[in-house]
Amino acid sequence: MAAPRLLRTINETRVLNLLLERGPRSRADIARDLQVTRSTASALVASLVERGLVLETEETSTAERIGRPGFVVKLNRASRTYVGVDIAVSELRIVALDMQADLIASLTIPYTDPATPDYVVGLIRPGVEQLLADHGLDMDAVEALGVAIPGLVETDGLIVFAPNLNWRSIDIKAMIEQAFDRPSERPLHLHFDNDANACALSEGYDQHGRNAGTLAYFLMEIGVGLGILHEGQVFRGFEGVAGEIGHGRFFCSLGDEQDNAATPTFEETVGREAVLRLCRKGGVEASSVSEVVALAEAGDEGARGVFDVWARRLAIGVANLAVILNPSEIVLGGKTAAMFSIDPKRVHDEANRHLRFMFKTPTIRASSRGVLAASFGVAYAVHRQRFGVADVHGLSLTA
Amino acid sequence: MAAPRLLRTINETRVLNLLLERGPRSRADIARDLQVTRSTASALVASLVERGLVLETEETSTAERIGRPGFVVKLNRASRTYVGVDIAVSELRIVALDMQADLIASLTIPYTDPATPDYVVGLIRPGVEQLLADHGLDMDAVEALGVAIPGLVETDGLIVFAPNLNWRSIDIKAMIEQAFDRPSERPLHLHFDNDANACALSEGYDQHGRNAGTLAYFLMEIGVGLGILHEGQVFRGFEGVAGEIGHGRFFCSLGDEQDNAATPTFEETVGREAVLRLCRKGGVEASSVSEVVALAEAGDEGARGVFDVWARRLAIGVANLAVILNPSEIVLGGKTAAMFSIDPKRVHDEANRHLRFMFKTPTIRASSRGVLAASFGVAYAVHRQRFGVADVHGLSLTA
DNA sequence: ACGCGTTAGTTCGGGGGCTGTACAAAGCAG
DNA sequence: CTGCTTTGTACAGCCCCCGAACTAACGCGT
Repeated sequence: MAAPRLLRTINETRVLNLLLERGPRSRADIARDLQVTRSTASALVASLVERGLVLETEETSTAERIGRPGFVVKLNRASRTYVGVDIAVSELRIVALDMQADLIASLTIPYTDPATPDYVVGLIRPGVEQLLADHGLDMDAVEALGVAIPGLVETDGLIVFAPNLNWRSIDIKAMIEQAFDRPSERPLHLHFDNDANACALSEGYDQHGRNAGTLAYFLMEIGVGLGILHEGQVFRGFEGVAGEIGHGRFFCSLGDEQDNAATPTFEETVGREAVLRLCRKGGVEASSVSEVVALAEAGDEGARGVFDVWARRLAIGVANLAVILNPSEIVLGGKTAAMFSIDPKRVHDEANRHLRFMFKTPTIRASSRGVLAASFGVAYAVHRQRFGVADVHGLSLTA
Repeated sequence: MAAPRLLRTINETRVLNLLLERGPRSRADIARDLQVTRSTASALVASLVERGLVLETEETSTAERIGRPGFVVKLNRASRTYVGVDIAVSELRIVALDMQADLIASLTIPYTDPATPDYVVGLIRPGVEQLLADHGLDMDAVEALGVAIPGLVETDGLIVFAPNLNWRSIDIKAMIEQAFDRPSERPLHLHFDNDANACALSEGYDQHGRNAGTLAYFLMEIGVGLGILHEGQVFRGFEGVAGEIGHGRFFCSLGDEQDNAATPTFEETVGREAVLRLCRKGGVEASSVSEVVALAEAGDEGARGVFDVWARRLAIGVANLAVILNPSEIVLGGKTAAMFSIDPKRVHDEANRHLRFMFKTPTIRASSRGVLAASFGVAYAVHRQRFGVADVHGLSLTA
């Protein structure tokens, strides 16, 4: 069989996506939007109502149309909860989204012990349960959980290497499955992703719709990670190692004798250590990026000079990325990215000097979700996965 | 309606794709492979046979299986023809593919007049007709035509700017439609793409199957273009300008005073002019890339030195691309890429010096289709488009 | 107030298309 | 030759969409 009820599944999913992306509406509107008859739209809504995913309201459609108004149906936001967990270097960040992918709760748990896999994974289930309990949510409504990892992780849950946690070859999926021990009839769907990819997804989230453009997210903490979104999908490359722009070399010498493998990488020129090194060199008394930002904003000349060099270097990386990927937006997130806010226009101008040949240069902006970007993004990823008709006998339907 | 016969269309397409990707087989095999019943497989084959797309053979399945052997069915290769046209700077290159995307004919037409849009487009229909006639093919079997352009072109046929042809804002789709004036019942489906993207697609073509990896194609002629393939799809970026790595700046200075917008671009360091400049500087008597290659292969020390510098520079671009995209393969094509063949290992080694942190570095190799890469790629693109159930009411099925 | 046109939602018959069972045909093994 | 296995077809059953018909609800003009 081509899936027991393939056509039905496709059409129900189309209804859900329509309500998600374009808002509540009447059955007749659904019929028009999906190009099905009103009878079919009614039948689809009826079975979704029966499954509890959709609610019929008393409200009639407000449209200024002639004729009998319809009864508006909408997503039952409380019927499903999607959880995202970001395993950061010093704390666990958990968010819960409702069926509309709206943020309903978040919780941050600092590590009090060394961040071993067992310790950190042990925090997840209690943390999720506490978060849900605090907001009157039920664990039963959680059908999927996403996990963001600061390192190389396969989407099915094998952490290959997470340098800042010093984790290697950890089968985190098995650990989490064991912690939650769900019955196999109603499994907890798990998804794993790199933190920069998750951050990129969090920005791609756009008014309950899919962002169809191309977006790049620089996650600047100690190092520099990069998440790439193309047509709403994460660009992973071969083996999922795409986005290692931190290892790019943009400061090579044209001289024949120079050993360019010894030239500094992008990360070594704009990462946290590079900023602090510039401070020491310029006599700026700062031991963290936020201090540099505070000094620069207070008008400190030295800190301002550090920013200028940093901005010029960053702009080269941004421009090189822009010529290769042509993203519509480049988003800067992470603690070191706070430097950007000192003078956004400066970074823009520097980058644009390298992009004069382009018709439209990308906009460069700060992350809109701050510290929760990764956990939100990975929760959003599972939300989207569960909403599409994924993988029906090899057919990849995402409507 | 969700397409008049959506399920049927999906399943017929699945049969066609199965026969394309995994070869001829019996109805019973089809049923197993597609997870449908034998009755359904029979019905699907029957309607495809009726439409002339599939042939039933006398041959029984050779499998060493017990029981009654089945009758093998296969694609009717001659039933459809897909044409690709590459508008190069000095000549038109045309290829024809059969229903299996196998190359059946090609033709190159040098321009004898200045390459104005009218002149060049005027060559297309006669060229295609001659090519088909020479190989006993019928224009009626051509259902789609793809066109590759050396410049920025929208996939629906507006050439924004093609610098080496000096074409701007040309609605080439309208011109070609007019030249072929097909009846609207049986339109000629047209597709347009950048030449580097088309080249990338030609390499992604892999044994009648979709190449699911990530591949980057450097098209090195006068400048350097780049085509990116991700999961078998062309990566276009926002506004289709992705792949302008030629404008990347990898030779910047860390010094605070330097104006990096004045540093040479990647194209200016490894493009044709750069090679010739290195020759002049090194006292190598060569006025074309092929002469440099010939000299180097004949053991000329100076030419060898030019190659060394070129290889070192190219490796930096290759490595920077590799860290951002993590492609499984990087393919070098175009006339200037002939330099690569002087010593492929050298380029590999140079690039890998920058990629020591990676588990698996990409393989770097020369283009496998030479001068026909772009025309083949764009023909392959239309073949794939016509084979999938594309865009059924917003459902994007590619199975 | 009252019809009338228009739109919403439901009901029901029709048909396309997949499933599952049944059966004849065609090979192989003993 | 007999039994076993597999192939391809036929037919009944069911799912699900469509289209037509019908009732309900609202605005507007008279």
